Amino acid sequence: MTPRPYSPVNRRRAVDAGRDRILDAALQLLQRDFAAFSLDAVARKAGITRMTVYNQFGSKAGLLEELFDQLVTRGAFADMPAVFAEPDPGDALELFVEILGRFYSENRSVLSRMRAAAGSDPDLDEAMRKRNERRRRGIETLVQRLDPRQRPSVPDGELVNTLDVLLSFNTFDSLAGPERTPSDVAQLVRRLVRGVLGGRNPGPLRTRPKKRGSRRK
Amino acid sequence: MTPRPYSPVNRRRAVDAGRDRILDAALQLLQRDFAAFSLDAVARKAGITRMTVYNQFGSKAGLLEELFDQLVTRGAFADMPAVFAEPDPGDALELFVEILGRFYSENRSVLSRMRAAAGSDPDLDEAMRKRNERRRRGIETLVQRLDPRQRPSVPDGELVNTLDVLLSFNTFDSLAGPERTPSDVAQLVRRLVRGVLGGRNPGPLRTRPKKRGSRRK
DNA sequence: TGACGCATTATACTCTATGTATAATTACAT
DNA sequence: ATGTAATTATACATAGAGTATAATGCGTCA
Repeated sequence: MTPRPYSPVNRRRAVDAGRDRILDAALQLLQRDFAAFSLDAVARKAGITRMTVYNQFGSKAGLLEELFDQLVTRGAFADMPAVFAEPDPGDALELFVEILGRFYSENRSVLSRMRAAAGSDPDLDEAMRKRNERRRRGIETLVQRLDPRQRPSVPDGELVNTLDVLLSFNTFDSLAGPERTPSDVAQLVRRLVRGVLGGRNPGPLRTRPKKRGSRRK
Repeated sequence: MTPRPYSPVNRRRAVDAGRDRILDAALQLLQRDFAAFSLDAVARKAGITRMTVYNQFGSKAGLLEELFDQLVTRGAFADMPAVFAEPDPGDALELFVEILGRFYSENRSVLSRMRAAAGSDPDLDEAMRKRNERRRRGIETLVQRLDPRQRPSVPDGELVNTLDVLLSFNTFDSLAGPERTPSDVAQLVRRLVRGVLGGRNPGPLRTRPKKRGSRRK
């Protein structure tokens, strides 16, 4: 009945190493060719059995979730604290854009594959949604710090939504291309953000507003 | 050797009716519950055999492609000619946003499902990409019509890319929500577009630019 | 009417993939 | 040596896409 003491430290270590090898295998497969990505392929690449993957991660969605979290805890996101330490909200936003841009371009292929996988897996979809919430909350915080008198004439909620779209992986992914480097994209997005923040009810789209008469064609 | 003449008009009619019933069934399944969407389910709902679906559409991707095309030829896109007939390029863009917004919200659930399906189907992915190209070309045309002196200080290529992102289904889908009607979203996107077009190198993001000295922190 | 063209059906496969179940094995801990 | 827990081997179940083939049904045309 009373279980005897058992603290398998080395054991844990070995198991964790195994987890990492699985995550690495998954990462590589997602980077190289998405088509070849399956739990079976991951297991083979990691040199273990498919059953072990289920043991450790429960499901495909579980594996991808943990992989995402691992990507976040390393790399570009390391600089995130600086964003919220930055006293000027404008600068903070600039930095935020920059960090997100770096994160997106560092992990572009993987994120692209994950988005795809989430499309046909409700669990994973929900998980990714939750993680996007974090970004949104970050934006909310930054927006609230903006000087009220300088805020554009949109309700805060809509402002947050708009910024959230502009700072999404989708936007970066669409804007990035062969001849547009990650920093180019970040610059472009910064310009968009400025347009949203600075543009207080810009006029209508008519490009030649006051040329009298002469409705051509 | 010489095939004898054969013009099965009534036959064609019956077959086409069958195709429409399949497309309808697919549409309804995609609208109601995506999880239940499979060629088997479509066939059952249409009252025919799965083999017939393959006969008519070749594959799942083929079915979805034709479904998309059918959505485009009806509904909101009917007003598209007016966009390019509109002499003022600014007004044309406004109208373009409006029509796209209507199309996206009319078919939101279906488009969302299709995007998901395209994620795990390279064929469909390519097909959707091709169809997005059309929108892009439309934007290109409209941008070229803009008065050069009024164009923002960005190269045309980047301007087109940016607009393309803003007018994508993704943007609308992200911005739409429970308390934001389609026309609200269209308005929001129009504002974004204005920001891009009108905003000629807006200043940096700092919100309190000239408060002398006092670089806090 | 009878033969032909062609779409549909019924049936039976093949593949790939996720996920579950279970007993045996292995590695570590005490 | 014995308990603990992860891993493995193996077998199934389920689901979906796609292919193959023979039979059937239905317009079409001579």
